[in-house]
Amino acid sequence: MTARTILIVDDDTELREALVEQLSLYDEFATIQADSAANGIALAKDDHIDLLLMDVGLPDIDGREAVKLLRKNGFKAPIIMLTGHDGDSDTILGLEAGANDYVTKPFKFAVLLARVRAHLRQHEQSEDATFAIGRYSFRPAAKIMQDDKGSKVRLTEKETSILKFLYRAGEKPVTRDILLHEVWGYNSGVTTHTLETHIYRLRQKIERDPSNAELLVTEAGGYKLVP
Amino acid sequence: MTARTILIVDDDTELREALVEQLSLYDEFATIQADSAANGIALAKDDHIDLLLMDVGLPDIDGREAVKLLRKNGFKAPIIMLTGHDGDSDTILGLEAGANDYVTKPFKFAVLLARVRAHLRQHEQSEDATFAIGRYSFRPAAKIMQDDKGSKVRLTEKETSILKFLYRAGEKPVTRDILLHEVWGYNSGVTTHTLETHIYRLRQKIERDPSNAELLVTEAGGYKLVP
DNA sequence: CTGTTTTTCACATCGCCGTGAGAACAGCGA
DNA sequence: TCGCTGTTCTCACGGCGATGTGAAAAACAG
Repeated sequence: MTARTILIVDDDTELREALVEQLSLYDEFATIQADSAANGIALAKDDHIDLLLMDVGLPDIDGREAVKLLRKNGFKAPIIMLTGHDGDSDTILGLEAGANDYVTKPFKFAVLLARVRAHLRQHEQSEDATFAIGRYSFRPAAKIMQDDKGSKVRLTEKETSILKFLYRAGEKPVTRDILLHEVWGYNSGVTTHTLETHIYRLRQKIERDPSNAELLVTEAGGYKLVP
Repeated sequence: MTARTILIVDDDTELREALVEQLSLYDEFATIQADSAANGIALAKDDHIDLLLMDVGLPDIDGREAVKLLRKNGFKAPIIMLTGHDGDSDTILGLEAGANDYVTKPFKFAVLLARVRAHLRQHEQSEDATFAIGRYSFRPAAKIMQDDKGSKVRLTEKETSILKFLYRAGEKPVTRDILLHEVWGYNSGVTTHTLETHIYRLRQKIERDPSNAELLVTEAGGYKLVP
């Protein structure tokens, strides 16, 4: 499992650092931080973010407005707002603005963690889920890989399935047989040679030097994805 | 917009009726109720449910166990749990069991409403979103329509897109031009005649009598879906 | 009755996919 | 080192389904 990147936006340095520290204990997470909405929005634009934790009460822009801005700019990852008091209207307006969830301070870290995991899990099978693979941004629902330069590679159905499954496996190599069964189903009468051909075609599309794979690598009787 | 069906499971009749009454004020919702987990699970099996509201403290089965059971049986719609006291472990264990959200009693109805809407919105573009169209259950991600008898109809890419968009429009007819732009994009060089052919093929697949459409009906210079 | 909308169906093309056949390569025992 | 074997890669071929279009029939509106 590749680490998911979480952006934390809060002007309270102490809380922010505490969150970073706690989350870093789990190697399923990587963190980035910002102390203002403006900085947070800038980071969200540049980097690939899997989930956003944001305080409602920020010095520069109101949290709800920031959410609206982000969504208008095409930010699709789940957003969890951290709110000071338990104000109902905060919750309602925030959710309507485009936030996915609210957690009231003070909160137990374990509660936040559970919600973070739940939202990541959900989002990863939504239509606008986007994964970072090498220099590409991979959108399964659109069957497209987009270069960091912006040039797009169109993928076929099978190619998308293969990449989806390899991504879920993270850095670990996946056996041909397993991959075969996951993509084609258990009684498909298709041999691993078919899979190999698909891998070949994928490499022609996405590797800089197809004869020298750097992203989609052969290893231990199977394939794996290199981030 | 077709009404979404919400199943409410709670042994507190007063609260249950109150929720039903409130939700019925909006014609975007239809409600079903059950006073025990067992009854709720039974209903969830038979009917098409878009969202489940469930009390944690039920007389027969614990709410969390009920959630686990439902998920194990393949229930995919979002589940919002209603919890009496604000117990952290309740929340965490509930989310891990497969619930999507928690709301603590007492709650303002407007808050619950906002969360219900947020979850419906999210779920409708997830991979296991399922829509009820006539006697069919339509799963866009799988590109399949399943009869109430269980027989499956495989759909093509374009057919799926067309149905997805028509469903979102609800009972209102959609102009050929709009549909064309939504499915093919704005500069595709394809005429409405192509769309008409796709509609023809769809009807061959899903209508009982293709020459006498009952589901995918022509109206006002466009098409609409009849529930 | 006439022009327009809508349906019906056949045809041609294109892309996806599975397979065959051979090349390249690595490992291993003699 | 040589030869054998199994794995992996490369590439071309053929089939099939999805899609767009043409042509004509049918339905409909005025």
